[in-house]
Amino acid sequence: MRNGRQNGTPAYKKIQATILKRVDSGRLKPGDAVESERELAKIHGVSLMTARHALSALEQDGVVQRRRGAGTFIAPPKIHFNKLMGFNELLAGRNLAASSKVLSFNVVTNEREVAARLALVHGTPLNEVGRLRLGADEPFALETCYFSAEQFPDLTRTTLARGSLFAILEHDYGIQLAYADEEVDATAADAETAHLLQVPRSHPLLRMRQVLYSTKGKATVYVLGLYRSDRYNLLIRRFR
Amino acid sequence: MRNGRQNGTPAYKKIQATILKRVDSGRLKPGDAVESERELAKIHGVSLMTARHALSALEQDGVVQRRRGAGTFIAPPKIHFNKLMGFNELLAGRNLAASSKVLSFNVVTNEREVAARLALVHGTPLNEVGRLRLGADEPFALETCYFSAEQFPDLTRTTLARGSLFAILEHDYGIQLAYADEEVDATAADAETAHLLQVPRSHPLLRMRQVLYSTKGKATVYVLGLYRSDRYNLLIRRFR
DNA sequence: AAGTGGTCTAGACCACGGC
DNA sequence: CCGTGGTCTAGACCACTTC
Repeated sequence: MRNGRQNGTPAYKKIQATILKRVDSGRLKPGDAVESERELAKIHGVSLMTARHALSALEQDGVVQRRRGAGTFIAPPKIHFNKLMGFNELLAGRNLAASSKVLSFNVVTNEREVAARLALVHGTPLNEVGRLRLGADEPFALETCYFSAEQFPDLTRTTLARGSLFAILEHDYGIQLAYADEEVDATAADAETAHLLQVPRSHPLLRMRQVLYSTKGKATVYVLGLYRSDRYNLLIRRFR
Repeated sequence: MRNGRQNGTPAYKKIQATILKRVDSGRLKPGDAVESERELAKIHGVSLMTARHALSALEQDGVVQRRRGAGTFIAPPKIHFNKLMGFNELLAGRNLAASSKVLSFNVVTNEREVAARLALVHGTPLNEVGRLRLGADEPFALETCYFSAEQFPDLTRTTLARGSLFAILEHDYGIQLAYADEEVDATAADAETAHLLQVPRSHPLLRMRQVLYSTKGKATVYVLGLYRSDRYNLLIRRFR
């Protein structure tokens, strides 16, 4: 029997698309039943195995839940836990206007610890960018990020002032970030930090050291962040 | 063609078992090739789709990686990030001897915030257990945990002094924990906390509020923890 | 060119759920 | 009971990788 697919899209993906469209448009809500395997097979003129594949894969993606003897139902909305987000994204999620002020932009060669975390030989020139992060014009955090000066030659102070580092990496350099390893502890504000963040000296701050990895698994950026814990806290979901 | 399976185990699971056994025993190492779909089908006397199902499901579980045109290979060992661990487990991973001292054990009815987080009506009696957590006999953390007094009637002070809360919940009450939502920020030690943790007053501490959920999705335990950030820090992996 | 995984067919029987 | 998802067959063609 001939395939019948006009373009290059597999039949099972087309079936998924018809379901996903209804979910996105709100016509299908969590708990609603989806057509059964047999119905989908008949509607789309495919075999049972193909309709089944479409539903099974959607279940793997967390879009639907299948119950033997009962049917296939839209899954509860999936919440993104432990999602790696840039500062702008983060504040956008809280409906706050994010802005940044570049405080410093230097080339450093003597940050042994940072170079090691980025898997670079000691002495490799690194761009060091200090930024004050503001939400609704109130200071939120102080972030210092490091990345190879050679790998990102045109990343200047003005470029960084414009937009988010995440966006610049992804659009200007074609580097997609995949994940970040983070180390979190608490520390006390020193005089300069206290002044910049407008908190009393010795005020407790959340300190986060991040190594951002690209989709190719390469350590790309190191970020040291100090966060006002009255304005920012970390939400994590951990699994057993 | 008849099915041929003697017992209730599906053929595809048997095929998976033969592969998993070799992985566990070390005969198959990461990067090693697994038999192709066609080989597996011939060996086990099943159809191609069944052999394929066995491999596809193993790929979903992260055991193997499949590359079109190349073959199926054992995946690199998966590392458990963001793994929910009790204090004892945590320190065991760092080769430190964990111990605990129960500081208080009360029944409280007036913790509106906690009751809400556990999805209980305000006024429900809660056991409140304060524990000092030690690693190698040095104070690490101060943890106060809350759980329904009615749901865990026999959980006494002495029971808790014996072992880990995780173990007690799982073995004595048959409650498997599935995940925890955590909220992390920084705070300064008050006089009592400073004394117990043996740090100066106003010393920065990592504060973590955890809601532990059972496999049935029920909020079961609430934990408020204060951690000496010189001895303990949080390691997280976040994904894009 | 040979082998691999990716998609697909047109059926089948089974186990389970809800009515 | 009937409809659901779960497993399975014995093939087929395609797209891709490796040699």
